[in-house]
Amino acid sequence: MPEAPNSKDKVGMICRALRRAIIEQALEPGAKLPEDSLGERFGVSRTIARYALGQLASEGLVELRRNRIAVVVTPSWQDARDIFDIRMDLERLIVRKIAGKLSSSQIARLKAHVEAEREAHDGPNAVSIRLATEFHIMLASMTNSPVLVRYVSEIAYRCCLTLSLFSRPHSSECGISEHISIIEALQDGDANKAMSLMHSHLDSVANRALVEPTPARGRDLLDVLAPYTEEAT
Amino acid sequence: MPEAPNSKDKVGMICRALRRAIIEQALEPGAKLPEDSLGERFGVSRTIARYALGQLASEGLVELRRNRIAVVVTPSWQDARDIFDIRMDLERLIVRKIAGKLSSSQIARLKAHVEAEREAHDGPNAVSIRLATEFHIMLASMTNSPVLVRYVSEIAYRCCLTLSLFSRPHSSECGISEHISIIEALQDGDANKAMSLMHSHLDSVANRALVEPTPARGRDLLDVLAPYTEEAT
DNA sequence: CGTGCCCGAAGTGCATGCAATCGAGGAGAG
DNA sequence: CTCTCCTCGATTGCATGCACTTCGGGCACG
Repeated sequence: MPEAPNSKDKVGMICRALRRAIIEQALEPGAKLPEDSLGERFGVSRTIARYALGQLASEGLVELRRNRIAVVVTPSWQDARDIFDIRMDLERLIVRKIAGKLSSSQIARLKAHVEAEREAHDGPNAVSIRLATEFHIMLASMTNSPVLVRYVSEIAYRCCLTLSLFSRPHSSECGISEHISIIEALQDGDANKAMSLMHSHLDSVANRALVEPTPARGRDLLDVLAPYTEEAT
Repeated sequence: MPEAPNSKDKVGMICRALRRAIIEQALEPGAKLPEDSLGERFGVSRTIARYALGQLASEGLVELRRNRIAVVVTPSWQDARDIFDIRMDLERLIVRKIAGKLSSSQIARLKAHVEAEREAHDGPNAVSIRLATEFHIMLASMTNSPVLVRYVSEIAYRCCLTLSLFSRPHSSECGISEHISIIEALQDGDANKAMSLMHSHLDSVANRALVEPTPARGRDLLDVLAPYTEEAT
């Protein structure tokens, strides 16, 4: 566990809070994160806020620019592709590792989580996204491999960022039923089925999200103008 | 690029230096890293040293204990297994991505690197290990996927730690010829061959390294005693 | 000779202060 | 009216200071 889990750790508190804000899209890509404001908001000094930002930066969630205000990262389309690629591999590895090895209480916890997802389905979209993400992290944590948990967490968070950037009408994309199928395959110990289910699950999420750079509505004014830019002759 | 590459970044300097010291086994697992000493050594204040340690901790290279001196992590045998598992997957992903897509200058750089490995083969073992590790990182960087680079770097560094812990007579394990075969397969665009070569390459490294916890000579007295610990009735 | 306690030294946790840097907005020239 | 330059507030970069915690050794005691 790279990051202190104990509750009296100020830095950990801030990181968790910010991660959650990002995952629920309360903080959109590009949002500014001044050290003072953060410190004030969380009742700590700038030193601590700064440190927390450093941690988040190392997770690829915020971007630190020298002498400039830190911002929530704005993943490029290429970044998004890469991240989904790796996610695919890692999550396949996860299901391969845990298929047929889950205790009944673990299965129960997974099912309870999916139930929570279903209940939240009509609620605010942000909550749905968070729960769907947490499902995958929960899966990862059942491998008992801290490294896997860390990487999948990071990647899942960054996928949320991507989602909030590229897939506007995030049409309740959670795929709750897919989560259920995966649980069942895992319970049956059918690793191959679980892997292919996970594969198609992620694939559908990715495809719904990554609909090509949607030339208009490009992030940056410069990007938008790029195609129109022709040198005067 | 999660960590500032520009040379005037104090934190980056410290991190790079420490990573290198770890990879070359100048800093063994368990080595203490007091903030003051680090600060003094690098000509910065404790604040910066502390920040750097935080970054290294997020990479899983050092362990931060509250109110205690930070130390270089001592991976457990289980950690080592997990890490090699993930490494296997990620490196297979890498060769799949770059097989047949390398420019001739990239191939040349790879070959030059292996040549350097061969030259260093008789030199200090630490250098061999570093070069072998850098070869894999170089491969990763050719995917142009910052995330992959980051993860493989982290994992490769941690493998070095593991090596220095479990494989005592690190018998010039570099496997230079295997690196060459991999390059050739990549050049030919034979993704499958490259993947299986990489697989067996890593497998042999892992097997040479992970020779089971060698029950005697257990790291910690507490670990040795653990199986004998039964609560009094 | 082994065991438990206590205290000084060492080290961390965190806030604050000051210098350096960035950038937004206004003044002035064209 | 527009463009450029310059200044000042906002913000970061970093060192230092102080309180608190832990460590390790000496001393009394069994």
